[in-house]
Amino acid sequence: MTIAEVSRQYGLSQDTLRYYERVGLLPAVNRNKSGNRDYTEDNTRWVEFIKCMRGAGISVEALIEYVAMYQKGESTRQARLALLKEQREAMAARVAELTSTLARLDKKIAMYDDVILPKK
Amino acid sequence: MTIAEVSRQYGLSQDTLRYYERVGLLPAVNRNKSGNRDYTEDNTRWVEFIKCMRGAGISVEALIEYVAMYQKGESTRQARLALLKEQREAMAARVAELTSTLARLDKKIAMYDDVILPKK
DNA sequence: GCTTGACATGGAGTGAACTCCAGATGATAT
DNA sequence: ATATCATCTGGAGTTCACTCCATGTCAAGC
Repeated sequence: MTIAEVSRQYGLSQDTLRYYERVGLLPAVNRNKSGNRDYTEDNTRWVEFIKCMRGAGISVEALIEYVAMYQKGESTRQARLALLKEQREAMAARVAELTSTLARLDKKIAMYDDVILPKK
Repeated sequence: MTIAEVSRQYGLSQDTLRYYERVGLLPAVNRNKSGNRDYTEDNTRWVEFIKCMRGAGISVEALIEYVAMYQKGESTRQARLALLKEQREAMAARVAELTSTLARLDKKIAMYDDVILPKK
């Protein structure tokens, strides 16, 4: 798959795909004989995974660390799992925060008025 | 209340409080005779509200607009409500996205393994 | 052989949201 | 009076995560 195809398929710009690869957020992608990227299915699975995790707010830095550990193999399994659990907790906390603020906002909207009422 | 007290109470730095006020994200705060900020209860309610909304990811820009409309009075009620509803929808979408990614992450963790399995 | 188009690289630029800093001022403690 | 402290202002600096750009290469069509 070319970078244009991957870009279209996953909704990430070519620049972003190259950037992700450059900083180590995606494992290195194969090149064809003219030096252009040729994404394998394995590559695109990473793209999809990274896109999903970034979409949920996991930092580029954390994902770089995850990818780096993944590439070191089995010896990093525990550390990778720990990283995932940590991120999972942050994500759960975020969901809780958003959910509670959403409820507050719904209440505010239902009252069709502002939290801070003009004191007349 | 002094800026130091507000900062402590709401967990926002003094710089952030001044920044918020400067860009119009908080209505102007009263000053005492020596020119220092003296937050009223009304002021701190705004601080709390803004902190909460920012915490849920509503942009500074959108909140500035909301505050500006609020200060224009009743004539902006409809527009303010529309803004809130719009933000509510974005927030709900975000909760859905996070919830689904959280489920995926939980599954991944439960498998104690990676989505992309080494092909052996 | 030449143009066209996709892709490459390295590096600079961008936008959002703070965060930090220098220099000034006023109130308070010694 | 002097030193200390909190606060003030305007403006510059920082971080994150891209995004854009200039320049160069390669393969294919005319």
